[in-house]
Amino acid sequence: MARTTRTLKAIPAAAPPKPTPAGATERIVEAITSAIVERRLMPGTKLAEQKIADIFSVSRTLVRQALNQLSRDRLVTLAPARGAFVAMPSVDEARQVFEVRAMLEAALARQLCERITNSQIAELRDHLRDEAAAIGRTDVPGHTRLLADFHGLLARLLGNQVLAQLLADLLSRSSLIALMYPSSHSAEHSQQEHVLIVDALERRDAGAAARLMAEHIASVERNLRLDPHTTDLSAALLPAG
Amino acid sequence: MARTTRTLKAIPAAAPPKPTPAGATERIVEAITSAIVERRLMPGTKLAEQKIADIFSVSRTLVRQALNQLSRDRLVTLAPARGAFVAMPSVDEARQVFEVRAMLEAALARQLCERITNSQIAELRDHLRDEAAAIGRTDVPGHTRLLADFHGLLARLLGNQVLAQLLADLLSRSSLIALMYPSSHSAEHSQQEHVLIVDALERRDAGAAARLMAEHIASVERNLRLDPHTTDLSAALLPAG
DNA sequence: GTAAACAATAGTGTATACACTTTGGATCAC
DNA sequence: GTGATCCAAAGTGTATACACTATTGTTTAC
Repeated sequence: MARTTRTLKAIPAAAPPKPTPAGATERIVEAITSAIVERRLMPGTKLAEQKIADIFSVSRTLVRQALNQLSRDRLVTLAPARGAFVAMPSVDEARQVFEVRAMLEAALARQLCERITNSQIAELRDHLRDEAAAIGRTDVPGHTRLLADFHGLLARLLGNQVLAQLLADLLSRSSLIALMYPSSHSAEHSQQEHVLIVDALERRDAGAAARLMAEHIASVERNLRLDPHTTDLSAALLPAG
Repeated sequence: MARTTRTLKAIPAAAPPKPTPAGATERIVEAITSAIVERRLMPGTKLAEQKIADIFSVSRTLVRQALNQLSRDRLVTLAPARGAFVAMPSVDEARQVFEVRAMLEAALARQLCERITNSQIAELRDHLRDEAAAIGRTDVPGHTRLLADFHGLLARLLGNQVLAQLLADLLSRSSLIALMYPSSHSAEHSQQEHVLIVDALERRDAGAAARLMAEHIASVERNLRLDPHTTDLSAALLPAG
């Protein structure tokens, strides 16, 4: 009986447990992502395929794959027939990313209250300690990374990989946004809000945890300078009009 | 002064306003997505690159791009050196997708109460009418699509494209899940729940809208047969153990 | 001297070629 | 007859080649 072609062999449910010896494409994605998040590549920078290919000693084929992935993460924008550029998120996009984060993470905090274990709370306390330490020694790239990772850690603690992956994407986009629109939000302030959130989680106070999280994210957004970066050259070069 | 290469020319903020005359790659992505959602391709089906390339009269290059995009949407899984297959979401993944949807869409319903206009409510009423009509004439593919599109419509009404895009991905994954784990949830029941949600939105009752949405999604998930599809052959062939 | 048209260069978009891995079957040993 | 080994076919992974588009610098007309 003729049937549709199907496999009987087991199909790997997810990516194999490879820590980092990943394929060449992933290595390039990682490198560019890190470079963007760590401010070594500024928004608007052109990412020429051949140059990147030379750097990694691979062909343009793999570079194109990497750039395609990055464009789906919205870290680079592809301009047809013109090339790839480090993305320049608009003010609207920035607001929308933070709005979604507020929704998602408030719900995350609420859910977490019902499931979190004491050892997970200890894990969070450890993280808070690391944050404070990095801030204390004025390690700027370090504390920036740790403050963002706090949110990723919360997502992982819920045990929902789909959520964790989704939020990870939003966090890297947030990093790019923070890079374009400098923040007046002090690291100390953010860190203290993190402490308050963990306190609420420890009390299993779902309402407070959700509210504090929403306020924290709104606070981060409020402190972004969301105005420059006009795409209109004449407006930029003739400020007085 | 030597500086990093940057472009001064305006970079398109988003994709140009091309309705559907899109590139060949997007056409392939669309075709495969539709085929999966419309049950013309069953989970586990092998997607051989050359065969697809022949069908669309393009080279494997474009097919690979399309398959890579689809794998990021989790609609296909890539097995290294073995090829691409229509994804078979696990029970865990299914639960996680619905959990995220419940979080995100409950928050969406709550937010929507504060911003929705009367003309948008009319738009929703029109959609509900279409749903009821499709169910009335037992148009199964039609009402399946419309019931899913209700959720996408809500996201678009909020005016947050980031959220809309995110939710669109979750919705196509949900379609694939519903395809693997047959539902005992009647279309009429779902449609009535949609009506209740719109009623709450019209009353601007944020609490009720959020609660009804969360219950609706939980109800859809509860009615999925989330147990078969064991990857363990011996367990499958020797049910009594 | 200014501005438009043109040409050369650089870079992207797609196809094709080739190496290597996987897979199913046939052969051979026992 | 059963098992393992080897071989061939198919298919994926990467690199390279070529066509075409965009951009920049130059030339030419006025």
